[in-house]
Amino acid sequence: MKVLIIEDDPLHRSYLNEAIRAALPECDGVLEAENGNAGERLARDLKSAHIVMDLQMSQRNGIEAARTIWKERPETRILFWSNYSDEAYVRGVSRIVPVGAVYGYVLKSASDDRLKLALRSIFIESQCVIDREVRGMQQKSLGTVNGFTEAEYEILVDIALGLTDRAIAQRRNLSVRSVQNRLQQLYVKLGVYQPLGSQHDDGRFNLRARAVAVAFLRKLLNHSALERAEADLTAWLARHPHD
Amino acid sequence: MKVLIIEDDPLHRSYLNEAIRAALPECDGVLEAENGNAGERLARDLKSAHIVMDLQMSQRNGIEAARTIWKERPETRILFWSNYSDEAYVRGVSRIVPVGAVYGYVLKSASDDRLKLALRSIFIESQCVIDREVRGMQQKSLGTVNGFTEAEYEILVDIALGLTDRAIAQRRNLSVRSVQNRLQQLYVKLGVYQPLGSQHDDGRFNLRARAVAVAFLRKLLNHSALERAEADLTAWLARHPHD
DNA sequence: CAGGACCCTGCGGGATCCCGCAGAAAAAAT
DNA sequence: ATTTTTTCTGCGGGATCCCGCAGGGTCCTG
Repeated sequence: MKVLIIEDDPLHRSYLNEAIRAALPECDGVLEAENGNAGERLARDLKSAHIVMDLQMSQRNGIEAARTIWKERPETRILFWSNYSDEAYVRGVSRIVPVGAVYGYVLKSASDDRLKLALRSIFIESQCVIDREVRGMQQKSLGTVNGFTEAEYEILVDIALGLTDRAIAQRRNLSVRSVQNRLQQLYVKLGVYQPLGSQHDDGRFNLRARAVAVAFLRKLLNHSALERAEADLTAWLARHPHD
Repeated sequence: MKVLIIEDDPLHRSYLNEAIRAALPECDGVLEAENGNAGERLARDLKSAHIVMDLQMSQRNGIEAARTIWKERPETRILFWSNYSDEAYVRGVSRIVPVGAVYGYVLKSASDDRLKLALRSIFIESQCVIDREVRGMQQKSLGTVNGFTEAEYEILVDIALGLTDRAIAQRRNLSVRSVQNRLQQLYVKLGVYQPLGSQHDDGRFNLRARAVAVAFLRKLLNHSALERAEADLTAWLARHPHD
């Protein structure tokens, strides 16, 4: 059994290396990669390696790397070891995990023991391990209360990218009016909408821009999510040349 | 001489601690704080301590902490030790450094030796040390080419927060039209403006929202900058109750 | 099958945004 | 002091956004 570490911080890398050797004495080899690209390559070479990776790397972000790795070998077990439990990350991960796959998500702030336990649970016991905090985020993200539909999240991303109503309509195969309906829903859920009665804030905020702002502040969006979305968008733009 | 570490990652904290003891044998005490608040408190107690801190901490971000520390004791020497050289961070730092203050900005990716050298330069030789990469960012940020005026940056932040033209005008003591002029400048500099001739992208983008998007993608804005701006905004809103 | 809950759609109007045009005021240069 | 450059400002119009209203689908549920 081999384990592959994908993590750009050298300190964290060596800490992980040590932790893995201590927690998994039956493992006979720990590889390291310092960014997503190198990680993907190594994963391709080493058929059947377990993986521990960071989200948020500069070269190629963890979610993208995980997606391509899982696309090539869906049974790969991946432990995400991240600083944050941003809703954007949690949603990004649960969006790409294949059905029935074994994976984990533990925070870097977790104790030594929790990390080692997670390592054993995932790689030996074939059991998913999600940190309490992350799990909480997941529920909030998927629950109906204060939770966002896929449609709502989609349109949030679209306006964050700066698309017009018309462009969104084209992209999502909707009428302009439907796009605006979804926007309205979004504004309500983000608490950005003021229902004419209370005029005390009236006119201060541009709803569209404000929605993006609060989404960022609530970490519903973050840099890497935006980057991914931008990449998707340019791909789509290339396929759909100026009508 | 005492040194205060403000850093939320325990691994990095202990690494820093070791590096400081090695580089500064004349130092007789290394304190640690794991977030901005605790750091400020310790800095207040320990009159005349040198400080090494991370930007980007969850509790209270480094720039805010540095600002209050410098406000109370402007001659404090601070070494910022950060993962990133986002333009938002660089600008944020250079915005708050007092005139004549001694400070440094080195990246975590720098070598051991560079860090130790920087420690000695700042705390012993009273010499500023800015990483090459950061310096480059600084120049790009301040140079006329592709550089943003204070006014332009200000309005960028305002639309990122979701303010209306009218609200911005009130806040900055301008007419609405002037606000729109500045916006136009901003759009040009961000490369978001399409001059009617080339209609091939025409209508796809909402300029205002798009500007915010590319600002985020270029790291001209980031989460902590937005958070600071939001705090300033709510303070201002409290002072200016709905006219 | 009738009723309801949901989403999509077109219409229309008021508010906002984007911006060219042109004069006034301020700042910088000569 | 005069010219030049920059910035601020009002006006006006076209495009876009925000959203209430009303009709038409789909999918359940009784």
